Amino acid sequence: MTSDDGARPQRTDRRFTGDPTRARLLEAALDSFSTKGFHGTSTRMIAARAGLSPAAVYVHHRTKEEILFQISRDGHQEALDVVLAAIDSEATPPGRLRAIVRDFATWHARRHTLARVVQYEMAALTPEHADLIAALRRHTHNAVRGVVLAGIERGDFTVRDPESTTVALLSLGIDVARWYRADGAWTPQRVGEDYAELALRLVGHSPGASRNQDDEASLAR
Amino acid sequence: MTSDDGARPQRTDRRFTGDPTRARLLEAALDSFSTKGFHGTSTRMIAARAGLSPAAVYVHHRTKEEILFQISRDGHQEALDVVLAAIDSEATPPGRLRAIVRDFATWHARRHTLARVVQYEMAALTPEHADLIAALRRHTHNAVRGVVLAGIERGDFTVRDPESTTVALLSLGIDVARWYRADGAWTPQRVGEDYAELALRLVGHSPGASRNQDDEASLAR
DNA sequence: CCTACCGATCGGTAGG
DNA sequence: CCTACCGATCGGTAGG
Repeated sequence: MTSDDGARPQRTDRRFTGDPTRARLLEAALDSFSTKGFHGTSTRMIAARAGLSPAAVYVHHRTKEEILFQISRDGHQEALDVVLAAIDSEATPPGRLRAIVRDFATWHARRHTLARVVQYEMAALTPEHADLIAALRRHTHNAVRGVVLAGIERGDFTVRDPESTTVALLSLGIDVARWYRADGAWTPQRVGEDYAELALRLVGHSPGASRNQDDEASLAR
Repeated sequence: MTSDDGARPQRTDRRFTGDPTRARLLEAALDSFSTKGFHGTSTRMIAARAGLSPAAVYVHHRTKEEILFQISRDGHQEALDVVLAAIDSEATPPGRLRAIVRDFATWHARRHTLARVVQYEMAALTPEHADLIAALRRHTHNAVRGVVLAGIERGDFTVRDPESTTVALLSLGIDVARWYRADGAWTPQRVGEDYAELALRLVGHSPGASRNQDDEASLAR
């Protein structure tokens, strides 16, 4: 075992930075948006959960929607960063796809509170904010599709339709936000490992069947 | 071509039955719940969309939550019926799994308005209603898991973990409700066919590799 | 199935 | 960052 892999305990999640009171309000809003939804959450509930008066919300944020936007943008950026870092961590399409799906699914489990707001509260954004979020989502989608296409090009993957396969790969991770429970039997890492295996099956990758020998290095663990 | 398969045009979806005014209210509620969510929908919006006065909602329904429950229960029952009918339509685990995922994904695309309420508005139900819905969901889950386990038993499927594989198979269909757009490039049938192929990959089914020759009958199309 | 209305709560602001 | 308050809207009901 190396010193910094595998069985390390749950790392501290990166939370909202900057002014602590502002961060407490964002945390309170995140918790409530995640379980009750944006429209099921009042600004008074957010304030109360942060231990402040109802009006304190408007000291730090102009509107309730702007709070949602901050949370959604940060969350989308985190998810995108996870995918880009996974791609950078490996050299071949099979290695990259495995890392993407493992880390994307793990992120949706570990950060399921945030991920639920990210994936299921987009309809409450203003059109302008929705456009900014949509750009981040396209970036993530295109990054995954690029790896799928590269794997097909190299003969690593056997895929009938790259578009529906890309959607399916993303769906596996995204839907984790819906069903994952912190008190359930599965750790985020376990979900990630299982889903990474399933991802390689989805793209028809059988180790040793590709044209490129250097795949094996990225598959060894 | 046989007379009643394949290219038949979109069939008329089964809608709410019984009293027409009541059905109009349920349709109006469904449309609004689907795009704005339960908490983002007022009873006045429902009434207006049905062409009635605000109080008319309470002629046919006791509370707003009861409207959601009716829609959610009917929708969950439809989805369960789709899965059970798919199982009945085939004799072998590979045939059954293909039919399940094809029809489950097709249903989530064709009925994406209803499916969004079914999959994403459960948190707004009363605890009693949530329990009834949970039983329908367990029934669906267990039916799919049974086919996965039967396929493993027969040697048709090679699966590392039946539980996470079952969750993944259901996730593929459920997440269709989130991303499917009626004005997009894909027909519900196309989504279903693509996803059925992916499902057999997920369970490690390679035609001809199983111990049972009669699989081929269910795979021929 | 309608008009008219109930108390409660909403997002947001004035003023300090 | 608080108290106090604004008009608007909410789910639901009385009475016909």
